[in-house]
Amino acid sequence: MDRNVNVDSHAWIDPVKLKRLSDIRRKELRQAAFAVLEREGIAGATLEKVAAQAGASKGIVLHYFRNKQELFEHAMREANAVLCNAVVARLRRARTPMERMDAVIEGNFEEHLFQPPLCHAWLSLCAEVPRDEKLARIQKVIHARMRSNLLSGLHGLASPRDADDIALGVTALIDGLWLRLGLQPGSVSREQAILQVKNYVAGQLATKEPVIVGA
Amino acid sequence: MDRNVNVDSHAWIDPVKLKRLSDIRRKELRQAAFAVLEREGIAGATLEKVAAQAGASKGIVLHYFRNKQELFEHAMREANAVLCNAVVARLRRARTPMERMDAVIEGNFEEHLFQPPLCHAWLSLCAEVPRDEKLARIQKVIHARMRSNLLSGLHGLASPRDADDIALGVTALIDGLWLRLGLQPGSVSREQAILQVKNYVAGQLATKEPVIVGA
DNA sequence: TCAACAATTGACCAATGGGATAATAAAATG
DNA sequence: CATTTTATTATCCCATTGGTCAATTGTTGA
Repeated sequence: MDRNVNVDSHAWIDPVKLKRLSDIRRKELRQAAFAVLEREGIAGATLEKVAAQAGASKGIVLHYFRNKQELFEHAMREANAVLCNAVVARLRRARTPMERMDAVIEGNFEEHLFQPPLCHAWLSLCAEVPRDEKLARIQKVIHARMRSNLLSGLHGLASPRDADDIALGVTALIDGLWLRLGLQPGSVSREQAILQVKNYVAGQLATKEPVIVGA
Repeated sequence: MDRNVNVDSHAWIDPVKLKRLSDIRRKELRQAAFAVLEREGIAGATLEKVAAQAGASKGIVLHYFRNKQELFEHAMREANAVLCNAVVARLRRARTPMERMDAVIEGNFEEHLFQPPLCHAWLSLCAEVPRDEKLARIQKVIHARMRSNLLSGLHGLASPRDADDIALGVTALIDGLWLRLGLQPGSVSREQAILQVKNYVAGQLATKEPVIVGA
């Protein structure tokens, strides 16, 4: 199934990451899958369209992925990785708890990511979560990481209990703003979205009982 | 197309609402459609399954609806109406601005509505919005009403500008919490959700500049 | 150069989907 | 009662889909 043979073959495109040709194709294909998802939604996403998008034949798609499900599961992983990297990159440059919060918030609304098409594809995948165990697991991981990122900042700003509440609120608010973007493109700008979440955090921190910072 | 003839025929089941037989069937069918959507998602929702769910033949479905699209558009309208009624009912009993806010909030998380299956169907429909002009319009109306309901309460509590911001935040937060329910059933309870939104409102009202009430 | 192997394609298949149609049953109407 | 509508079903059609398979074409490596 997985071609585990000659793991360390020739250094081709990216010697650092030791990509095998098969890995490259797989990446192309799941990106193509995602692109199709953006245009067609889950109902209209067919193997043939994915193949066309990747400039290949349908056969090749099933050569690299056991079946349609697996393909789109990988597509979701890919999309998540991108989103996640945006956050992590900013998180690395953050020094104070508040900066960590902002990193998460701003990372989630990065200019080139916070776009309707991406949101549409995302929505389609989310809609399948209840019927796809794997998708559910991926989704769970994503959420857990998001939460953990938030808590890393919040623990310096609020009591553990409050931090939990706020983290939930922030994730929900972010998701809701994305949804808004998907349902009515243009109804919410990146800046508006960021402001919304930041205001939320500010409001919560002001309301909840303050903690002895650095305790 | 629409049988506009004998609009006021015999009083059958619901004399008040003047339901014709065709209206009853149509309602049955769009409810069946919604039920299928809950189980199968948009990708798995077929006319045959809808027919089966309604205990009828596939033919009958296309007898009452021009095509699949139209059927699901009506399903969305139906679902929305239910949600909306929950809010409106509570709204009628609200007397103060704050009570109006709570009415909207609590109505959106009513016990028998805030359930994963309903959320799943909802998600599937939302995912199709970008590709279905009609769905988009319905969605727009829904959001507008929600907003208006919120503003009717908020205008007594904050400046118009702030009210707009808060209304956006509340809708996004509500949507986000629903999404959470759909993606991880059980991860957020009705009570938690309500508390989250109320806290948000409280935090915002405390933070933004207060207004001269009744001015 | 030749064998082994990976990549890639195209043809094929059975199943299913949406939708059209015609035939039939059931009412409603005058 | 006869006729005109409406309700409902069964059948057919054709395009599409996910998936399999055998055949072809490089590539690699000894």
